Amino acid sequence: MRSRSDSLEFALLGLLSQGPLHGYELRKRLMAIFGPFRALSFSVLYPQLKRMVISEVIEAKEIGVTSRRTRIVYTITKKGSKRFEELNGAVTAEAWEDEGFGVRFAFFSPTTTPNRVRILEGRLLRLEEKAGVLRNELDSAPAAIDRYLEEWRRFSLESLEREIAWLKDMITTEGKNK
Amino acid sequence: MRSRSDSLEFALLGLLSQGPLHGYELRKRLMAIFGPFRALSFSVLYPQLKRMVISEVIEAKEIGVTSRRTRIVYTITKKGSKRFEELNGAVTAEAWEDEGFGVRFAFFSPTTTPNRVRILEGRLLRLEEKAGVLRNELDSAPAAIDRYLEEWRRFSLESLEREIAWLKDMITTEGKNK
DNA sequence: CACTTGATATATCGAGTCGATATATTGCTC
DNA sequence: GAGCAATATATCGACTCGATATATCAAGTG
Repeated sequence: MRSRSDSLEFALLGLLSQGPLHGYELRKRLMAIFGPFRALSFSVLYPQLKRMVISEVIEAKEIGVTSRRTRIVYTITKKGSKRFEELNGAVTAEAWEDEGFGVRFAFFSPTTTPNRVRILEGRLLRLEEKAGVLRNELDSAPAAIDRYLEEWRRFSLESLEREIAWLKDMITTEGKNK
Repeated sequence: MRSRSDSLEFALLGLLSQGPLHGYELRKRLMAIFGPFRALSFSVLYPQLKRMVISEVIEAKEIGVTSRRTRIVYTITKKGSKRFEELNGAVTAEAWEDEGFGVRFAFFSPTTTPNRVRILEGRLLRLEEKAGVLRNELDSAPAAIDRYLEEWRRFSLESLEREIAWLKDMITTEGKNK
């Protein structure tokens, strides 16, 4: 469950499904997807691409564009397309944890309504679990806890509840589209 | 700027300021502070304690409680207390990034109003920066962007704006306490 | 035109992190 | 008295992070 590297693989397969790209360009697009919430350095990207070449989900081809630094262009293989389909279908924890969810959301369009709903419901459950823990802590430790920490928890719980409400909305909307 | 290990060191110094504790107990208390938003494994905690023993901010003493597995009890040193004061005073990025902020908040009581305000304002600026990036992306990429990704960004921006409002409230409250 | 700055492009290093697992003791329950 | 959860410290391998190295090209500046 290396959730971070799993969600990166998912995003890379998703991008390469639309056509071959080289590392630097992949990074630009990934950072556009991640937004200001997640960094992506080359020391994470390049080893990941190497791993994916080894597991044969992508292929690397060095291209010497005239009078330009050599590029290594990556192409998705048949095995890779199958893997992407698999990941879309068999939804695991990676898809609803903080790191993976944003990425999954970015590739919601190419998948199906049942898959979208499965992911949304997975996250919903996960967040309700977290909210439960917070509610428990707020209820059971009345005076023992620090005033500021309590305030932070109250705010965190409220944030969770807002995301939960938003997820429920999204699920309802998906239901209508079916 | 190893923000993760920095915030862990801060929390450990904060806990040990209140009295000596052993590793397992430190972990329990840290997990109570972190809540459901951050995990803490022993493979992170024990090496961190070792590093802190080497830098002489804490001292380790093995205690053989009768008929109990050996415990290693950690005590804060003078150098450690000084370091904790220093960290409280000289507020750096670590204090307002996602990982550090919750921890700082948990140790708001032992510090001063000016320090609290400095941290709150640091986070405020950081979040406004993130919100700016999101607003930019939402404004400048109207049709090019995926519908779902856009929805996710809209929700993220709204969440940021709510935390910004909450921070402003907290700063105002601190101002009144002065 | 030489000069700097910034974007393009790939790559690696060392320190730190993560999840899993090892090992051993104690207390509780059945 | 066997099984199981909690207590307690520790390490492994794979992965992540921030910094840095190296090199090319375009655009602007004096």
